[in-house]
Amino acid sequence: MAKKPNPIEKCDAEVIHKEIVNQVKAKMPKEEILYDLAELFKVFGDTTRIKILWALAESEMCVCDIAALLNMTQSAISHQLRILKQAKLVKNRRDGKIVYYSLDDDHVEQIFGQGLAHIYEDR
Amino acid sequence: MAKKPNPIEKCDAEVIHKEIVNQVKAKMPKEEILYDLAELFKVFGDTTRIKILWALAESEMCVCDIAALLNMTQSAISHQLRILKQAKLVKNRRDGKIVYYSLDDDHVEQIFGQGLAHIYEDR
DNA sequence: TGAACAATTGAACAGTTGTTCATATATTCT
DNA sequence: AGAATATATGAACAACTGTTCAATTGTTCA
Repeated sequence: MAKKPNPIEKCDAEVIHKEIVNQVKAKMPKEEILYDLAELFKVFGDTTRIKILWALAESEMCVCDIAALLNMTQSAISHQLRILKQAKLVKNRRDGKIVYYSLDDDHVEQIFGQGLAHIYEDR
Repeated sequence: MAKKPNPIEKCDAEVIHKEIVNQVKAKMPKEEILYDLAELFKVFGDTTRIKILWALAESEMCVCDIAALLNMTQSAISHQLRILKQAKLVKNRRDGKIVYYSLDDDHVEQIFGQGLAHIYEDR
């Protein structure tokens, strides 16, 4: 997590592989893109949020419903929904006192599918 | 992070939506699957690891090369490679003193693709 | 064998994260 | 207006994470 500039250590192999390393470097996406990508996956990297997304893939639900479904407090769910909304993965609409949340992205289910494929591959 | 059983708060809407909630509950994958899925995405949720995977998608590389490429210490890279290997995302082979790492999964690039699609969608 | 190189490992530390608790906001109903 | 319901929010705390540093392992070469 600590983001500090680090000294590189000298390494003989580095000299030998210099050309390949430079080629790879040239093909790497911009720092900003890779950062955003990591931020997105960070959102997926929590069991509670995964469960929420999976539930919303099935049906629109209110905060209170999700809390009951996952057996967690409304507050905890609300905090996580805020993170999901910031990541533009869910959207919401208000109907009276109740706020309904739903998926706001077509890629979520495909990303989950690929993730599952990886998990199931190992056996 | 603290994983404790939490009390549910009472909620009138929950009663109204009970049927839907139960249906969604019935369709949810097993706890274990969702946990593994979150664990996998957690691995993707770090800039350093994303960069390593992206680099290895381009070419096999040794620890020292990756360290030079990302301007980080060999130790830091080695720690991250261990995590990637545990997640079965990379594999390695030793040639003398040098250990070469490469991708060990077909889904990585597709998952990244979907992730990028989501990021680029927002504008 | 010993020196040098490449990589790994464990402990420690700062920074981050998710839940809880208390409180605030928003809406409805009487 | 006040009471009740539904959600949101901020502070605080424990648990977790990524990097650094120091030490270790494994390999090659003189």
